[in-house]
Amino acid sequence: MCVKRRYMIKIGEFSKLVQVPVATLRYYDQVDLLKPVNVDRFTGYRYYSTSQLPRLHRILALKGLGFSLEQISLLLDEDLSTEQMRGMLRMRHAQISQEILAMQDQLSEVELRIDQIEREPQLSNYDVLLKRVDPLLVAFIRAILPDHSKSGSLFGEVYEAIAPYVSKALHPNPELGGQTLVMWFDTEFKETDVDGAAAFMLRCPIPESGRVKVEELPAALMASTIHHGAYDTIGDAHEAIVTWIDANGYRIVGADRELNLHHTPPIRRDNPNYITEIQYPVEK
Amino acid sequence: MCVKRRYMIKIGEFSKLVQVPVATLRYYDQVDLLKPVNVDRFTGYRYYSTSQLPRLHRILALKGLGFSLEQISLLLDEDLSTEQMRGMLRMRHAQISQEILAMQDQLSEVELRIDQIEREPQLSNYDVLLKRVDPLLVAFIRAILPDHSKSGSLFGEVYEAIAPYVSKALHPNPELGGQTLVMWFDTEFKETDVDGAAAFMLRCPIPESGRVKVEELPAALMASTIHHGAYDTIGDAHEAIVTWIDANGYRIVGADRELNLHHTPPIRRDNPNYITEIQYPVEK
DNA sequence: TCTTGACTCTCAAGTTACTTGAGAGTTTAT
DNA sequence: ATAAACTCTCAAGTAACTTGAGAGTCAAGA
Repeated sequence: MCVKRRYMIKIGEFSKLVQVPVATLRYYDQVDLLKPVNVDRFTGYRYYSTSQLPRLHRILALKGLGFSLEQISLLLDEDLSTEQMRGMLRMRHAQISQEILAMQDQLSEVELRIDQIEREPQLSNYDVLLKRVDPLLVAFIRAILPDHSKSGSLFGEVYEAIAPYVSKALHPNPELGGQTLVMWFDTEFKETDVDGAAAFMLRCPIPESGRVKVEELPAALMASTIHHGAYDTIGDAHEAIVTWIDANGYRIVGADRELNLHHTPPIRRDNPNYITEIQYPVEK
Repeated sequence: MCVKRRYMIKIGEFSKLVQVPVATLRYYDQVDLLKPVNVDRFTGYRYYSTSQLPRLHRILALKGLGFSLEQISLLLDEDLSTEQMRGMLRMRHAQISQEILAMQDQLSEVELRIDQIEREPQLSNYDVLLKRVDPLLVAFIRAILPDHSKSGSLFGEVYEAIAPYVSKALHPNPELGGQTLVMWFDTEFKETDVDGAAAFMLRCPIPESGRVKVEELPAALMASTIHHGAYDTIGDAHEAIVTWIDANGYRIVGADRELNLHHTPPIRRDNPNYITEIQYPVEK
């Protein structure tokens, strides 16, 4: 039994040989990725052989390509066809390409933020992010308004139309100001005669009546930001989000929305603690 | 107590509002990243408010830039200066750039492997990888040899010179063939009159004698591969490693080494189970 | 008032590829 | 014989969640 040992490599020496930490070799043993050729039955000492070097080298190479240990186990133990190997490599290739693109997007977002800070240290208080929003059933009136601040005047009329269905169809917030939003349809910026709509979110369909229409807004990818402040400063938020959309290579593909988020306790639109979420539907 | 509740948002609704899973919100609570404004003392129910949306939005935005939750905690709670914020962003910028470069390297390695498979489905049996090797003390003879296969003839002479110090200076492997290597100094490929050296690794310095020199080879970055087979086919391994070095944008910056790895039991160089590690010092 | 279904709570464990540490046993050199 | 160096087996920690079990809570309809 001792004769055999002389030719075996103990874990420490093997570790130096391959520049892999001892603990890692033990871990590879544990997960059956690389078992020592021999384990002393009494002391538990692991003994390796040079004949295991090609396998370990392959493990390290595949790890360098970014495969997980589980994938590597498959690649080594199933001893698969050239076809399958190529398949794995192609998958990995696609995956890495994806990740690089994601990283590059992230990089340009970071650059945008740095630019913003350098240019105007104060102003950049808006965090824009992408989100996927669910379809949304709404009752609304669309009209040409003298200017943006007048959207509130439509809500009364919409509310009258849905009043009979409030308990069924409206979200269960007792206060007005809970589940309303405004939409703007103009594709370019206008100060006057703006094309907008005031809407209530619904939980189930109700009949239309007069100017009040009912529609399901489809799911969409939205660039979104939160405006915290009185409504008359909301232009800043729009500016920030449009800048972001532009700088990140997206384009606007529909009407934007202003969601009046409900409050605790309910407050009016000109309160400096008013909170609005602004969403622009976008595509790359 | 009930009055207050009416205006609060339960976790499920908040989750829908911001498109973040409930479990994640609970996790953010746990790690003090975003605590609900109110927790029912008796039921433990979490209640959120719209006033927390700006903070959560900022969290998600910073996460999108790749910051860790710990960093985000700092960024939000320390409410740091513009200067510090810029510093963080610059760091992150550098980090992402690094990662992109690493990914691109990985990508070209994967591409190299795919190419190899497409061109010659059989041959690509060598896994090349980079490793940093430690400084190495050796006793060696350097000479012009008629061809590569004659390097073995020098070992006898080296061994004679170090024989008196075997027990102190040599690694404790009783067999020859344990700790020897060959180096090749020619910078271009030659068939005949090759400039090579045969070396023994030492654990401590010994005096030089005659043609036998003693030197410490410095630490270096090596492209390395394992050759498993008789010595006369070692050319394949050299070819594979040189191709790899070329394809990955490195260049060779010194003499390459062939390490004769010790065997269990000891075998001769023409045995098909002979194992050799080949190393080329490289730089980008 | 009761029931039912949807919602919420608190643990605990699993994920990846290791790393670190404690406490105990083994080998090797002097 | 002894001390230094080496090895062993657990167990726990890492990041940012996700999943599941088992139990309690809430809101709406009968």
